[in-house]
Amino acid sequence: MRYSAEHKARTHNKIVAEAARLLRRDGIEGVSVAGVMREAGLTHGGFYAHFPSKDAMLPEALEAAFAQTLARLRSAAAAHRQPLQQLDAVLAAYLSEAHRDRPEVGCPGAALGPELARMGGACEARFEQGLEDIVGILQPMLAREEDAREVAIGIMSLMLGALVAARAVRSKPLSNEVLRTARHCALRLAAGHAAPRRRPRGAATQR
Amino acid sequence: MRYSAEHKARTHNKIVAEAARLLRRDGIEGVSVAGVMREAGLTHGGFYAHFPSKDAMLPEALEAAFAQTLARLRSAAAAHRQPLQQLDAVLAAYLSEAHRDRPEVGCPGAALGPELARMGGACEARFEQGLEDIVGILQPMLAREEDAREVAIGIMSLMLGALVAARAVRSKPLSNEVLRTARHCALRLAAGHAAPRRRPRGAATQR
DNA sequence: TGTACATCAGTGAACGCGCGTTCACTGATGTAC
DNA sequence: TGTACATCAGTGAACGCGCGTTCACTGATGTAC
Repeated sequence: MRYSAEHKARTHNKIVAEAARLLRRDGIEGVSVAGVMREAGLTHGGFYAHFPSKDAMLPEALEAAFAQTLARLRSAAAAHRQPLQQLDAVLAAYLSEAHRDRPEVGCPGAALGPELARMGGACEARFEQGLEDIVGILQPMLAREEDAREVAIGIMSLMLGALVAARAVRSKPLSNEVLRTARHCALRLAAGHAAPRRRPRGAATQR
Repeated sequence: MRYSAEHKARTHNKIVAEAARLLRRDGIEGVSVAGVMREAGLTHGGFYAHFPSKDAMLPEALEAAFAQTLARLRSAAAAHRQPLQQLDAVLAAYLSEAHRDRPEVGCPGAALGPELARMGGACEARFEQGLEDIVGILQPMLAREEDAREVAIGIMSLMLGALVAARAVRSKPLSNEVLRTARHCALRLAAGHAAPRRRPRGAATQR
């Protein structure tokens, strides 16, 4: 069954894509080589024509997962021109019920967080880079340049923590409250405006 | 080797304590029955005199881990009388370098987060309860009663996300920046004061 | 253009290994007399 | 108080199982002539 280089690349990408999906759904330990290959429509032995080991594949799958999430955040921002509207769009995308309910296609940082930090090596490095990438997306949306990076780091942390927390809360209304509240808090950090009025929803007044 | 009921209880607690430690260090899948028993100074077979299965022990270990963290946060708060000083003490404890560097004795939410959400059942329920407990600690420290719970949820999410992020960042200075920034942001959310002046460090002015 | 050959992605049985769990056994200690 | 017995926490060999990985093999397709 010799195939063209293009066919091999397509198979390779299919394996990586399925791994990226299962990884976020089941965790790093929850993913097996056989499971990934089954999902990709192949048998387990063929895996080693593409990767020297399971561990060697993980960073690639993680890369694909982060790329997917970052692309989504960037496209959410691209729909707007005003920085604080862009920020709110990013928050709405990240802190959405859809994102909470479908971790398998969402942010790997929120789906795998501590596991990645424990892995060390390329996985941890990619996690760190992913967090930096999110900060890099947020930073230009923040008005006060002198502390934009600080606020971006705060908002990124808030997004990450809120999504993890929202996924842990079984009650839908309560979980939604976590998502909504985090979004409000992030906007307040960004706007840097005065004491919280009653329900600062849509508090996206620039400066 | 028949022992008193008190001896059995002590052994039981020792097993749970070691499990709670290894759980946070290595993750749920990273912990083995044999490993826990070895750390407790016993052999693996004896485990089943205390628990019907590994899964049955996990919620108990998680409970112990949360109790340890919550006690530490409460005692940090108890050293102060002013609400915003209490809040800052809790933030300082949670977002400390010591907490970041020793996950095995720290918050299980930050050490295991997404894994717990994936477990379902008693583990997920205990995770949810742990988050509620943290919110319950923070809430009375917040001045404006009408949105204290919302702000507490935001700060809890920020704490959780920042600790996970700080652990993923290998560069010490950068990691410290994440911790410091999250603390500043949390205080700003709590104080609800005006636009960020240059470096709102120690911005704990009440109301 | 047609033919023989080499390639190598993919197959599936087999491997060693660590895991959770079981079980026959041990022996120090609580209890009944 | 002393003695015989029952208990059961703890031991360690053994189990089946799923895992990552290996390997002899297959056969469709690219390449050399």
